[in-house]
Order: sequence, then structure tokens, then C-alpha cells
Amino acid sequence: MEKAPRQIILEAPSLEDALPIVKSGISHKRLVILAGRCSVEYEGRASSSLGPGERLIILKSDGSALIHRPKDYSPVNWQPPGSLFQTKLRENKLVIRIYHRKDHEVMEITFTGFKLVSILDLKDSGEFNLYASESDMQQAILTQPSIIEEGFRPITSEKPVDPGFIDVLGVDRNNVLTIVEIKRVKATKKAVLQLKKYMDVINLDSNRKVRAILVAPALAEGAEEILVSLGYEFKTLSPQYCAEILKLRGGKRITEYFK
Amino acid sequence: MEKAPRQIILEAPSLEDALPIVKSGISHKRLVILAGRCSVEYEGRASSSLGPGERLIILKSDGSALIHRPKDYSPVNWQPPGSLFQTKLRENKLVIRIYHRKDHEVMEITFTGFKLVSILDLKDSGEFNLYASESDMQQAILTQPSIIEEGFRPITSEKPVDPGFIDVLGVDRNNVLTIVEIKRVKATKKAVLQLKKYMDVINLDSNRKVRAILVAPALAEGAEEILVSLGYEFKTLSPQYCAEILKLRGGKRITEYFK
DNA sequence: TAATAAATGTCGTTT
DNA sequence: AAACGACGTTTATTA
Repeated sequence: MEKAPRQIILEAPSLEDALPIVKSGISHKRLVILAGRCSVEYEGRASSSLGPGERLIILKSDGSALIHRPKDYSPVNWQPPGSLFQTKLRENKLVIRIYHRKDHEVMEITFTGFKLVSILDLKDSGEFNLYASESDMQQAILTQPSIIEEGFRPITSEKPVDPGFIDVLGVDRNNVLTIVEIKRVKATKKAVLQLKKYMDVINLDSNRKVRAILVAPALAEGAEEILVSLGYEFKTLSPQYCAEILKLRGGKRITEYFK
Repeated sequence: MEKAPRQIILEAPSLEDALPIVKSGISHKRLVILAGRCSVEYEGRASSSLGPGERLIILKSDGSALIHRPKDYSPVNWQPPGSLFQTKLRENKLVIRIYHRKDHEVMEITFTGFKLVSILDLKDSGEFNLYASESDMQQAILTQPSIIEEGFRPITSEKPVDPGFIDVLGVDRNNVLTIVEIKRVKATKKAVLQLKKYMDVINLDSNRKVRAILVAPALAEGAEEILVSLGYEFKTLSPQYCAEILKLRGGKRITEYFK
């Protein structure tokens, strides 16, 4: 059995010294972290050219690659998982060619010097959970429909209709059919138009009155205009509050079981 | 004058050894690169919880933060530029608190061990240029309108109308008003409906015939149906080809100047 | 600051 | 594989 390789950390190695280390790191599917002076060319869905400068490069074992400048949240260049990495010396420069066959994309990083070369093995099986998503809001409405309004009763959720899926379909206290569209952020024109698409379909199918309620933490200026002109309604509801409801419900479930 | 600090690279330092290094790196606005076992809590627009595991953490001098797992393109947790970093030991763990006041967001990374701690200064003034964007497509159509069709003449671009902006407005060889909507990726239903919005507005204003042309590298299945039913047209055009046209035009400009 | 649309968007789900 | 919508979307532009 092959012994577990130790991690490698090199400060400012020469290109010649870095080459076998990077090659080995890539071929053994380890995490490659590079910092150094480089330029980058990209050709694929779009094209880009990045002049010389010092950046941080991350090559992951799943074939994803990130090139980060010293500022900004998003990488200046990148490739999604599934890329192949090739490394070689060319004209006294170390070139990493990143090739995504499926997407027909190529990226080439040309290094003229390194500040850091590191090969690590990160073991990560930690669980990740996200709360207060749109689906959390939908769940909260289904488990406690009164947060929309007193007497609201959901019939179905994610009902498929021609243009997409109606988030929640129900009836109000007067048995009037009600379409609910949920947004986890401030609702824009787009959300209103999405709701309109569903209403158009529902109105074709039935002649009875239908209510449309847009549910979101806030409503944009231009969105309100259209909403009002269409006769739709708005209900303020934050994803955080919905997450709270689900948390409480989760705790209550056992007592309810014994009712 | 303060002397330029040298970069720091530590392999598997203790939490106690790492603390002053990380603190100093943050306060001196240098790039902080950490690899180690940690867990992450996030609270803001949403909330999330990430159990223990080994990750790569990047703290940039503009106050952006990235937490990368060993796989995937996108960070599992992050904060945009403008965040504040606080570091301290708590119950034998090193805690980095990342606080974004403007967005009311907090993220907390709790380290139980490090594999790598590095503080770097990256100098990067390289120029970045992106080609084959939607605006490149628009430029290409304006400089060489025949790529839409023979005889097409643009009148205006980015014309503001009620719902937004018409990408290109022009007339065809028969002087018929023509609306052009550009997409740099395969056009979906959404693009057709966007074009319809513009058409609805234009049709209100005038009674004369108007043509609607959707320009994109490809047309989605469902999109074609609607397009045909609305009597709109489709023209295949790739952003890469548009970038080529602009490159040629750019090279030609001098000769044209002497014509 | 708010609104609006593009993005090498990415990511997941469903057909 | 294609289509479709959510995303802690992010980012840029404009009113």
C-alpha cells in the first residue's frame, strides 16, 4: 500500500523546482495552492486576457480551478469541475493548461515566478445546512398558513402549470382560489410578471375569481405599480421569520403527535 | 518609513502561534491564506451551519472572505468586500469573526487546527479584458449590420422603453421597423417574452408593421414554439464571431481612415 | 440608494 | 442532454 504523502509547502521555489511538485500534486488528485506572478488567457464561452501580476491560484482535485486577484469576491478567471490540468515548462516559464473538454474551454496560466507552492490533502466530510431559503418559506406557509392571512388553506404546492410551477395554490376564508408566489428577497417587476403568467393560465381554465398574492420581505417601487394595476396583492414575509416558524414547529411536532 | 514586511509561511502552526500572525496579517491589510480543520456559522440574508472539516480560507485586504471545501467551484461560505475581520482564541479554538456591517451579516470560523498559515503581499496591476460579451455582440451588429441580414440599418441601440431597453432598433431593406434582442447564450422562453414586452410597447405606439428578431447562438426548444406563434424571427449569431468582427474592424480602422 | 439586466453566471431538479 | 428557475446569486449601469 502506498504510504500517505506528506503535504508540501515551498516558499518562492524556482520554476524548475516547482514543476515536478505541481505535476505530482495534480496527478495525485491533491489540492494545489499557488501564489506567484502570472498572466492568464481564456477561450471558451467568452475570451479573456489578463496581463502579468501576482495572484492566488487554486487547483482542486475535482478539476475545478480558481484564479484570485488580491481583491474582490469573485475569481478573475476560473474553470468549473471536470477540467484537466497539464503542466510544462515553456520558454523559461511554467505553463498550466486547464482544459474543459465538455464545455470546449481552455485556460492557460503562464507563471514567471512563485511566492508560494503548496500541495495539501484536505479531508472534509462536514455537513452543510442552509436555513431561510425560499423552500423554507414555502414549508412555513404550508405548516402555518395563517402567516399569509387568517383562514388561508393551501391545496397544493409546486403545482406544475404551462409556464412553470405555482409556489402555493390554496383557497382563502371565502373559498376563493388563491395563487401565492414566494420570493426570499425584495420582489421586483419580474416576480410580478411571473405571477401574471400563472394567473393568465389559471384564468384561461376557470371563470371564477382568482386572487394573486405576492409574498416577499419587501416590494420594489416599479413592481408595486404593476402589482396594483393588475389587482394583485402583497404580503410582507421574511425568510428569517419563516425559518423561526419551522424551528418552533420542529420542536412542537412531538406534542402535536400526542394530541 | 516602515520596512516592507516579508511574507510568512507556516506549516501546521499551533493555534497560539497562528494567532498573532493572523492578527498582524489582517491589520496590515495583507492576504491571509489558511488551511485547517474548522467549522463555520453564518447569519445574514440566510443562515448556515457547516460542521467540522478541513478547508481553505482566504481573507483579502478589501474585506472579502472565501471558505473553500476540497471540491467545487463555489465557496461553501463567503463574505463580500467590506467585511471586518476579528481574531481571538476562545476555549482552545481560534475564532475568526467576519462582520459585514452594511449588510448586517456575520460569519464565524472556528479553527481547531492548522495545516498552513500564510501571509502574502500580492501586487497586481495587470489589465483584464473580456471579449465576446453581449455588448460586443451589439457593437458588432452596429458596425456590421449585414450580419443580421442584408440591408439591415440600425437606428438606435439601448433605446429606453417602458419595460427596459431595446438592444438594437433599426429598419430592414424594406424600411420595416425591426426590434433586435440579443442573447449571448442559447435563448430561452424568457428571452422571447422579453422581446414580446418590447413589441407590445412598440405596437401600442404605432400601427405600422414591426419585425422582431431574436439574435443568439441557439434557440431553446420551448422558446422556438412561442417565437413562431408570435411571428417573431430568429437569427443565429455567436458572441465569438462578433468578437472576431470587432477585432477585424479594430485592425481595419487605420486603413479606413485613409480611404 | 434603488432598480434593472447581464453573467464565461452557477447549481439543482425535472423532463 | 436540454430546459427552467432559484441563488446568501454577484456585478455593473443608470436613474
